[in-house]
Amino acid sequence: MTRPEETDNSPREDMFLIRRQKAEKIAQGGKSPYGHAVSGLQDCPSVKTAFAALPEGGVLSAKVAGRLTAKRVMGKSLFANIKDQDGFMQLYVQKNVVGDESYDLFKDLDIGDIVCAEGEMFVTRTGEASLRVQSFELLSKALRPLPEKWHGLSDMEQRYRQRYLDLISNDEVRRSFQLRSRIVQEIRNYLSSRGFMEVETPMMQPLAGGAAARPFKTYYNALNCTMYLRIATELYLKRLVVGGYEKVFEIGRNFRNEGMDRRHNPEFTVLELYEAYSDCRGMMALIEDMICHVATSIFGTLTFTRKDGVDINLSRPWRIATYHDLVREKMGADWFDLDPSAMRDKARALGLAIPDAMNALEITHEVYDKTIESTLIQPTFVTRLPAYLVPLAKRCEDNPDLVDVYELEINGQELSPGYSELNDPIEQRARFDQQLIGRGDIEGEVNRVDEDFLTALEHGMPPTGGLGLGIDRLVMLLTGEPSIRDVILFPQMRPQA
RNA sequence: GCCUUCGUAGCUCAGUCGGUAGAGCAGCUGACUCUUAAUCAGUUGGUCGACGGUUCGAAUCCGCCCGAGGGCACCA
Repeated sequence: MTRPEETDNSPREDMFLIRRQKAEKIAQGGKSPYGHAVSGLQDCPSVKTAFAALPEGGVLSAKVAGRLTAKRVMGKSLFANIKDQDGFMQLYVQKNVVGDESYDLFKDLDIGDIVCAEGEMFVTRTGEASLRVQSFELLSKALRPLPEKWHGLSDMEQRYRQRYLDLISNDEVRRSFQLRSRIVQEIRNYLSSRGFMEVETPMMQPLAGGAAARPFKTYYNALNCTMYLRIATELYLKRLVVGGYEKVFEIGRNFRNEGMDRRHNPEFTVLELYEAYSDCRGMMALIEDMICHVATSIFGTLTFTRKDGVDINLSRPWRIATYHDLVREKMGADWFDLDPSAMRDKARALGLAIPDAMNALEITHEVYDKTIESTLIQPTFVTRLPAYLVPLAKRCEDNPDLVDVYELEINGQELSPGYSELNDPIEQRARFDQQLIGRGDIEGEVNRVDEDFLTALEHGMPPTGGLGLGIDRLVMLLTGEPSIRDVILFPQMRPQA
């Protein structure tokens, strides 16, 4: 190879130019450095398995393709590794087998190039099943170098911005996302085998309902109006229950215009499902069974170990604790008998910032939020929440101040909420109105009442159980990844200048 | 938005007290027909995130900006 004559000799361009020249040289030799479809390919692990099953001396021809990840040249023969989606294969290329011209061509290939190779399997002196290459073809010339082979890519920013490099060089990352796909698939299998119908509802909505979060705003030219990216699927799925579909679910993206951190990405994936004639208890049984089913069928276990060594045990039955009992456990049996100022003092003694304006309900919730939720590592259904927190749920029959809901906490995070859904349209309107009182109208966006949804309820919705499940957080739990960015292929990043 | 740590070759990382910018891998040249982080010899490659300041002199100290990690805040 001659040195490039170009004046720009920054190293990146240097390598880029050398590789481009190699590609041009191949093109001049009458071959394309960017090939076409290949038929008859086998994946590397299957070839190795089939070869291992042969009796000694058995002959197996194979054709594999993948990215060149290592090359060890020893004069007139060389070893190389290629990696395909499922595994890798060692290639053995000999000058006297492929011919001088072909051999030099292979010698000139770079780490990162995509090739296919055909030959017969054999076992090397050191016992590795390998492919003795009879012919090969360059399918795609890589003009840029891959990250270092041994340490891989560890720069977080580059891992997220150029996820493809992360996937090429870090096998654990590749595995995590394969597991994510299987988890979602298994949830679909589970639900459809129980008669649930998968549906799709609008992501662009004229008002973002079903939760209280700041929405992303966009503009629809043809209708000359502002639209919002959905923050929840709830109100549309309930319209379908009104419409007579008794078991529906949706797995899709929600968007919330809020901060991002280890547990939050502005777009995140959620399962929501509704089952007519069921309730909160039906939902608890369902979510417990579904998560255990997914865990055992994909991981073969109900015990998961976090990266910091803490075990999470999903064995049934899961703990059920009322919101009030948990607060009493933390703050004393007399907590709910205290007057607000005594509550305030006690909460402040824990280091919480409690403004004077907070009432007893709010102080209690601040205590729960800041000091209790994160301690619920093992699966816990928190039940009977204060009604003011959950305007879309039915009140408990024995106590109108509480709603008949659960919040499933695992690993210190809310993984899944479930409700006995409120199906009384008059009360629903009142609860919406109540919610508006005292809440600042955030840019006029959040607090408008979805009249169309109320109209649907007025047509009659059967008693219904519903639940949501944060898919990203479930995947974090099952794969042990501590950051949501490691279970989302392309996490949100600030655009580069 | 706030606090904090970080940003050095394509990648992984050193860089002492402010005194000419370093290694390994990758690349390039050569040797080598059973290697596997191949080996051996030689060798190219740097706007030290950007800008400004202090200084005889800045990767190093100061300021500001950009980007990332962690924490906080926001998040029915």
